[in-house]
Amino acid sequence: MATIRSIAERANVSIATVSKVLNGKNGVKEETRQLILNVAQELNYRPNLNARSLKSGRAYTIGIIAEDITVFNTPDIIDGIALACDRANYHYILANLRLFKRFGHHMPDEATHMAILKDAISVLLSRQVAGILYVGSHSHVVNCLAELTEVPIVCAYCTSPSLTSVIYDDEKAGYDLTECLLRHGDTRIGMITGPVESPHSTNRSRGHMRALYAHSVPYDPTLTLPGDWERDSGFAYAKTLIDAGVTAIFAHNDIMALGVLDYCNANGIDVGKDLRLIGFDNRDISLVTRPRLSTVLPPLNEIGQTAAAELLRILDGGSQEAKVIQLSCKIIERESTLGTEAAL
Amino acid sequence: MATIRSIAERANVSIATVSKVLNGKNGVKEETRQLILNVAQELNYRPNLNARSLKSGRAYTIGIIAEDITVFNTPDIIDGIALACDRANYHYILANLRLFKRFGHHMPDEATHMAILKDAISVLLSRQVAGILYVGSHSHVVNCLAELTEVPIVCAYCTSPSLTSVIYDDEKAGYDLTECLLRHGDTRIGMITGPVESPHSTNRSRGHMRALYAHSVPYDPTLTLPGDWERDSGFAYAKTLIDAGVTAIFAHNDIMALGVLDYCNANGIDVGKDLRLIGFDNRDISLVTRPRLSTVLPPLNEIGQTAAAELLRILDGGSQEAKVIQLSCKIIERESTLGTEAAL
DNA sequence: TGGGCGCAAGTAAACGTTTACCTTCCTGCC
DNA sequence: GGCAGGAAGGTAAACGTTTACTTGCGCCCA
Repeated sequence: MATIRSIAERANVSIATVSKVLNGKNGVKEETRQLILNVAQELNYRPNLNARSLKSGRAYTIGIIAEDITVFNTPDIIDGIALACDRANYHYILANLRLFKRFGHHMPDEATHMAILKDAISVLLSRQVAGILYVGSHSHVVNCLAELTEVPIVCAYCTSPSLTSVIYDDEKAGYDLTECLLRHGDTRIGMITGPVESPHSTNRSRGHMRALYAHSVPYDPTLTLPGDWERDSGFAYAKTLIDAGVTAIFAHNDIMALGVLDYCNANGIDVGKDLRLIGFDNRDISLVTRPRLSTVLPPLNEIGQTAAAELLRILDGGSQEAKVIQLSCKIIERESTLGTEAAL
Repeated sequence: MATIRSIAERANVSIATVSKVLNGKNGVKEETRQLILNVAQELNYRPNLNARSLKSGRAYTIGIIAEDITVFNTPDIIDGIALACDRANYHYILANLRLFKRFGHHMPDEATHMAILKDAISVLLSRQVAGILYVGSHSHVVNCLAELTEVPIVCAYCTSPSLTSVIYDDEKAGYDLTECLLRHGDTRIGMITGPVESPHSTNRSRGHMRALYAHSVPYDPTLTLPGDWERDSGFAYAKTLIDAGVTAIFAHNDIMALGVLDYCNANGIDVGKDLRLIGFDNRDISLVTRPRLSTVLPPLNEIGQTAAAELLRILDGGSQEAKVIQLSCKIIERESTLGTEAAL
């Protein structure tokens, strides 16, 4: 491997001069500069980033901790982070916690989660990362560790009281989507939420209620039912809600919306005409259903980009004050709200 | 940050002794060893991996180059790699080429691809990775670069003449799946392949023909039609094949199978009874269709694990001889081949 | 003419480790 | 008593950089 020293020898200059050229500092004659660049090229020189980071203390590297890279929304967020890093000439090191792969949907107890996270942070800090991005939805644990960690942490896709976080705006999504249904003429709107303790659902519901209030439509709490994110709960509650006379259903994720669709298809209810249905997440499946499912697209890539930009800003000396940045979702209407003819 | 030196001072020993303890070498009294470990713990010491790698030349780090982390099968492969690395106490650095995000399905010309790849390799080598794992399906370019790169490269999910590669066995999948259909009693089997230049399709077709031959069923080439991986081509060819009297269709991916399903649903053909249909990839959507789609599950995680294990073996001094490791897919039968009642 | 200045280049120390080699000291044996 | 040998620990160089400081030199202006 070519080093700065071998270049210096070949070009008959000192290593300091080579270093200056390679780092774009001035104080070197153009002629010498060209000579050194040529020699470097010739020797196929590549700086040893480890050595550079060791000496200078600056590594231009951040760590990404992902709860589980195989969970459907994670890759897009990471892609956004990668994009922002590329733009800023930063590198990133990924640590994959494999939480879902290891524990399934039942997250491990807090102590285990904490231990796993601690390990990951340890490795990243050993690699001298300047900051950490946490990607996932279980942020409470991160919060506990934030004080112990000597580098700034930013959360993507979850919030944490003491950390800057970038998430999408659930309340606004709930509001917008409800307005959208109201425009369709629906006034009895059923909602199948996630588990009651999910802040996603709480916020979406709040937006829903605010929109109803803003349009002077009464809110009927019996039309809001707590699902468990799974298909069956959508199926089961579809009956309850339809029997209660709703003309539209907002399922808090696409999977439960699928369950609603199952029920309707099995009972001859024409979704898009007799009933409007909208899901959440814009998963692959939403394009495949019959009718195609209207849904809400969270700005995953932008969340990644923004979180990374925010971390880099802090690393650049910007204010560390914790804040929550909320990005807007996009409502994607398809046949399940527009009707079959209209959408084609 | 605590260093080996600060530990040495606090424990009143030399840095060499501390290093010995931290690296588990012997020649240190148990008493001293404990003292040092305690002090290290107390100071919350974390070794500086950059310094370690600089001095020792060993970084225990590999690089992963992924064509695009947002493509549906990539995260699982990377997860497998991460698992293998964790087990072997190796670290990995991810480089995401963002190829599909940037260029869509039309890959960039070879020169551009090469330039992007070269950049990524450069960065990884700068970080002193001991080896590289290439994850993606466009391997010809990697091959060109293999000689220029001073570290071993292993391909996951694609093959390259001069490199060790880990892929799934398309031919076997085609064979097994055809046998499965033959067992159902189908003798006229239609096939909608990918584009003719796709080796995936070529190999699956070969397996298909071999299975027919092995069971003395004549192969009718007019029943094999070249699709383009997209839904519409499945829809279009479904008509052709069904008119030609097939009783089963093997679409070379789930998306095209979806198109077939569209056609059948629109024309009152009972898939699972009048016609058996099987896709490929086990994408999320295959669980959602009506009827649920039978498909083939490629061993993505295992491919990642195996590729990583293979690279680590080479790094450990094992033979560098290029070989192709083929792992078996799993056939997942659902309603589209079993019929609606049987599968429930 | 000479002092001062600024440019170009070089010197050497340092970053946090690892490691080859050296020193001490103790034990045991002839 | 002398000495080999081994255990426990220390010394210092090196890895590939960056960087503060120094040197040398030509030029300008008083």
